[in-house]
Amino acid sequence: MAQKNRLKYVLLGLLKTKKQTGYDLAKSFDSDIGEFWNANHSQIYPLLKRMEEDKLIGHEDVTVGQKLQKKQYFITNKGQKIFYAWLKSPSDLDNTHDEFILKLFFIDDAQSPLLKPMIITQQKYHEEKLQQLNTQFKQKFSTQKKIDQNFGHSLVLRHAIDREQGYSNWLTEMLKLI
Amino acid sequence: MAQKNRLKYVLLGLLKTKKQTGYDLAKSFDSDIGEFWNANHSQIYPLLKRMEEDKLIGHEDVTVGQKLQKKQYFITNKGQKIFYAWLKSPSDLDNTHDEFILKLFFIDDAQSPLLKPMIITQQKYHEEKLQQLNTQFKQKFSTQKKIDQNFGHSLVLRHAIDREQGYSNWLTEMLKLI
DNA sequence: GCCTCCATGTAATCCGTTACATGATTAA
DNA sequence: TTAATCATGTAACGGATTACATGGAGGC
Repeated sequence: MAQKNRLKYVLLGLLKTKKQTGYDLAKSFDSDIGEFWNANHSQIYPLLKRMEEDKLIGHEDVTVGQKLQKKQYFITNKGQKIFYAWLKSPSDLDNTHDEFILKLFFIDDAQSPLLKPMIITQQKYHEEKLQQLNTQFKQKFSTQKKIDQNFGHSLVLRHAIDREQGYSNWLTEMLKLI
Repeated sequence: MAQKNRLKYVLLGLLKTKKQTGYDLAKSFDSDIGEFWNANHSQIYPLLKRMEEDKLIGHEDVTVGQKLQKKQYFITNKGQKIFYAWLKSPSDLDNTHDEFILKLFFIDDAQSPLLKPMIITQQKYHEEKLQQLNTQFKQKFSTQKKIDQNFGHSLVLRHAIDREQGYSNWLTEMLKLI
């Protein structure tokens, strides 16, 4: 055994809402869920095949135009079951792999000339991100109804915004310290 | 090519301070740096060997007791060079893999009975973590001198505390919402 | 006709985890 | 003497990234 294969549950979660092709699923990671999870099509297609062998999902072939065959995947009862079992199971937390933090750890000297430029670069990045997330929230959750119907998604996006804000504040504090 | 191999830089960073065995390096991840990076000895030993082939590090054999041979690794000039080059290079940020957040994303309904127990479990975890980090900070950085001599480390630990505090606050807010 | 996007796959490679395996030293 | 810790390795496997590869649909 090795690793977790949480991607399996992500795909089941996405298929829970509507049937989709592998291509559609892959696209979800470019927007939406991409904020906190990622996967490429080269990982998704083989996994879908294995999941179908395990009867967690099924597919129907759909013909588009003259020749193009696409596979509409859907979740099975068994798939639903293991998805909800996962939801209820305890969550373990990977440690974050933030390269900036890692570098910072190795700067022993408060007077190091490396510090300031590092912080400023990072700050720029996180401020852009923050703006982008705020825009996203306004677009996706413009009404209370939209929030109520995608409650978890809204909470998660709110969390991402909080996190970025916290990160920004911390960087600002650091600049004052040096 | 695949992936980043940042572990290489972590090991160089640790060896920059003092020469150490693979065993010592592996132990660093249990305390100290373990807060935001991890590695097992089974990954470390082969990597050290490769790094030595690349002349980033060297080692001297030390005999302990009658028979035990251990390898004291040290960083070379070349190793120092590529370490500082890495420090100065732009940092890219992996997206966090937080399983709780992932699950939350899939809870569409604000009235779902799953929500409350999930949040409470998570809250317990993060509050423990917060306490633990606070204790750690007090132990490691009891004087200003200690902070000044391990400035980056203190900033990073401060950040971890902020992050946990933010997470806790967010969870508390969520409980009010449901 | 051409470019963009849709759509599906495989191969190579590396990273990271778990498990297997062995033996020495040291302190209770 | 025995248990915990020090010390070093390999093997198997699964996850994730990058690159290679192919072809159809639809709009301009």
